[in-house]
Amino acid sequence: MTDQQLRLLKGTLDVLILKTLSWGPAHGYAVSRWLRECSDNELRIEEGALYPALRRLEERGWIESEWRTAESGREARVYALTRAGTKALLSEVSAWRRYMRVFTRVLETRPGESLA
Amino acid sequence: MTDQQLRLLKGTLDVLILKTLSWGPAHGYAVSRWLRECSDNELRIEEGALYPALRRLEERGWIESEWRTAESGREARVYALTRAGTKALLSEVSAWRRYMRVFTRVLETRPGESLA
DNA sequence: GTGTATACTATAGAGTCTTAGGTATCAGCG
DNA sequence: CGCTGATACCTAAGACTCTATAGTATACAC
Repeated sequence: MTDQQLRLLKGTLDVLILKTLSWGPAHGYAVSRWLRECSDNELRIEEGALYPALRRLEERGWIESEWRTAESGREARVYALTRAGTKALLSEVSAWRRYMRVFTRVLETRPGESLA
Repeated sequence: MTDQQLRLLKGTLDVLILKTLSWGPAHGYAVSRWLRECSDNELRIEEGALYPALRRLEERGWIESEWRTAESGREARVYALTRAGTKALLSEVSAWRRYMRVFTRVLETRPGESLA
């Protein structure tokens, strides 16, 4: 019941989507739902952020989409990672780790360790 | 010689500044320099981001400023953390840790662990 | 047939960054 | 003395990504 939801940190959504799609093709709504579940309800992906992000990633050639009709008869645009997207995911993840490392270092540095 | 500089992640600058000022009062330029050094040259704080951020933090009452003349004769606006700022720093840092934890969890989850 | 979940689209607005310009002081150097 | 580089600050345009909100439409349960 952790319903205190985190705001998305600007710029992080793209990697999260790529990561989700690395499990296999999915449509937008499913990506959003998976991210919410995977984060224990802490991350809420607004649709106004999700769909533009998907289009953005497609423009970059990292994902590609196709309209499909589910067995239920519903239509949905299914996204899949491209080869370029797979590569991008790897480098994005490592960039994130690097940023978090630097960020954490600054937050943990004690005075005198580096300050003049 | 790690000159590959990281872009600032939008929203992270405020905490970084608060943290820097928790070592004691400093002027803007010094804050920027300290962050660069503390991050081993990986973080470059653009002035166009720095000064607006300082004003923003002051408007929120987290820091306060005063014009001072250094022994060199140069003038500089020196910023100091307020009591509210000290509290804000603590809660911001823990919010960041929380975000990083969630973010990392998503990036490390393997398929089947949570996906339907 | 009403509501809930699914599935996508679009727009207005806010907030934070990058880029790029500007001012001014001070120290060192030729 | 003028030049350069480091210090110190300010501002504006523009891009980008998010939130908030509203609208469309189908499927299914009650």
